[in-house]
Amino acid sequence: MSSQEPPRRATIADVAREAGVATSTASVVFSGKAKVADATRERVLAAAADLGYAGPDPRAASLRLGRSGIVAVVFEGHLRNAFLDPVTTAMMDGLADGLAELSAGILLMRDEPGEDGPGLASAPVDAYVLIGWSGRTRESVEVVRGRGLPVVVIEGDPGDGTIPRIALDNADASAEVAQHVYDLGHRDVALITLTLGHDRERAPITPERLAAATVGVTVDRLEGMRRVFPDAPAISASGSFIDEGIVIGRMLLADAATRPTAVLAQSDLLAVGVIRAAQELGLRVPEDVSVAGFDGIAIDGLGGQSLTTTVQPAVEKGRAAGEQIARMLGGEAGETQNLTCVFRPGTTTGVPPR
Amino acid sequence: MSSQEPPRRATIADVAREAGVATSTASVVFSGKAKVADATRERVLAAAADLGYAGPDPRAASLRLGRSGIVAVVFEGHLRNAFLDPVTTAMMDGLADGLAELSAGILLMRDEPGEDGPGLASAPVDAYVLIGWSGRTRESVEVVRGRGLPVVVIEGDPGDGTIPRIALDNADASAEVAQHVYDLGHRDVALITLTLGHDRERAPITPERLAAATVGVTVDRLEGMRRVFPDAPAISASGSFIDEGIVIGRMLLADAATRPTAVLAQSDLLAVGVIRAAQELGLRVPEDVSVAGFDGIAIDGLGGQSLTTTVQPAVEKGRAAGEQIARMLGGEAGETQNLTCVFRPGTTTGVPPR
DNA sequence: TTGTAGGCGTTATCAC
DNA sequence: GTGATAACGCCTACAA
Repeated sequence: MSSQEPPRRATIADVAREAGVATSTASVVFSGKAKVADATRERVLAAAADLGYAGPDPRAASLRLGRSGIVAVVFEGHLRNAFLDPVTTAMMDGLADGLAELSAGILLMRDEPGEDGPGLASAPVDAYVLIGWSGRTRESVEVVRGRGLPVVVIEGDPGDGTIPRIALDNADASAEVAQHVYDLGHRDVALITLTLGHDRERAPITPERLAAATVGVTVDRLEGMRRVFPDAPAISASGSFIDEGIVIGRMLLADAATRPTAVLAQSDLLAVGVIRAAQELGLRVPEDVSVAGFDGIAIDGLGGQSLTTTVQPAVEKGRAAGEQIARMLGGEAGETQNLTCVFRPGTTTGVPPR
Repeated sequence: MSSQEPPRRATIADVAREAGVATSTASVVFSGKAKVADATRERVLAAAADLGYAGPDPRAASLRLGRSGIVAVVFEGHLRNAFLDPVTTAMMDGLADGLAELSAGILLMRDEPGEDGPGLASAPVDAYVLIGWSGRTRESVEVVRGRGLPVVVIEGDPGDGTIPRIALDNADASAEVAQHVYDLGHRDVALITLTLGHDRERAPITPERLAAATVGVTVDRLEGMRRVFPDAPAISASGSFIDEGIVIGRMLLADAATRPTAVLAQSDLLAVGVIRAAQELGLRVPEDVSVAGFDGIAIDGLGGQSLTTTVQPAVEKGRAAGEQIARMLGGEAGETQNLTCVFRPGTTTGVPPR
């Protein structure tokens, strides 16, 4: 008595037929968008159960409705960063919050320069949040704008001014940290920056490299630092990791003759690495060398010390983006938000050694 | 000369008409699935540019193709956990990896018991990964299975055995840690578990509560611990955080008369919290009290100590799930994977005080 | 290589 | 309260 396995899943039309009602009626039973007689509803539900119908196909619904309930969050490079960098995870946390009222899902996407695959434009999403620390974002912006969907850029360069963005006072905040160190008396300072561009090269920063830099955050923070220390040598890190800070810290601190009295890093992770390197070399912080960071993330492992840094509103950044997306999907215009960092003096900076 | 703003976006049919070709031709130009004369392609592209057509609408394409290129990752409770818990972030990292070959996007979703909103079933996805530490997952499984899409469960109870799952040897690994502590001579041991159920209650574990527990991981790890210490008192944490460990640590260690000689925690974060609490109370670890954890995540801030724990393959868990999804989308059957933890002795456990 | 036609599964509109 | 019908925008046999 066994028949062929049904070749396709039941559709709402099948359910309607089985229940002896119109498809529109069956549809309404599932969407609840109109009143249906109890008896009718029962029959439809029974038919659905019978046929193993699990409710409307979201793909069809999203075509019909023009909405998918999904917001894309676009990272450049590997998605690892989305989960491994504490500033980013905090931001995502805030974004999830800001998006909560939409009960929209968050689609993680990457925008890798090399690949041409399906790409950003092929995802059925209702809006885009571009997380961009690089000029790459500019290009993505064009791709995405063409779709006519809401876009918000977090710390990226949106090209023209028509796209709302969530920005940070990177330059000012960096200058404030630098000024603190200057005021302590330091004049011989080394700077460690985030990556300059997609190459992620660890190398001294030259005017040429700086001119070719594509990561706005890095450039802005460096600009702030150089307001106070115009001639300080700078080196770009290959990424924001403690280990990278250790490597660069060793380079900077190993030779007593060329050792700076203070190191300013563009991230807390790098700063912590430098402190580790100093400890390795038997140097005391801040007696022998002062170290300051940027971000204000919670870092354990400083042995009771607190890092001098500036605290960026990472969670707030995400929440603000989410809120703007929600506004734009509601038909209002999105607004650019300028968020500010708060300087937080710690115990890792002090007067320079005599 | 200004005309009304066009009421709707251009479609591929508009482009085809404008270019003077058939829609199928225009479609092929964008999909690249067939050869098109260069001249024709040019004309189509020009027409598209003219009309501001940014390529096929993914919503329509996914209906037509039956695929959206999206894999849903379902968490129970707040998405915060996806970003703030180190074990989970590592797992997500692995998942992104395992899914990379599909070049599928990852849709973060939550499955909150309370809410009935759009819900899991309303997302246009091709497959589901259920991250479940609770019995809640069981229910989600049913919802999702009805869709007839591939499903993989990570550390959850899949109900019947037909769903591939990624599992850990939680009981055995816990027993191994416990045995290590037993072998050191400890007999007076306190246990700290993860949450027992959705209530997230911090409270002593009674047989009744244990019987009602829904989080399989917690139950399994406790079972392993009790193989070695059948009568050890246990308390459930409200979550896996350092701060929670501190709170519970204070409770357990404050009174010298009732203080255990060792504390076994079901997560490293809880264990670190206990160590902090011990330090606060002026107790030395491991001289006055031994502490062990579970997970093997990298934790700074132990002041040079290394936590005795068991290392779970968090990244591998995610990667395995991604690979199974990829297989299933390829038409093959998914397979359950049993992963194992590796015991890692550290310096936070030692012989009990006399 | 290009054109035609049908349908993917749903929901909104509008009569009844 | 219920039913018929027309899109939503695209892709892909199939025919020319």
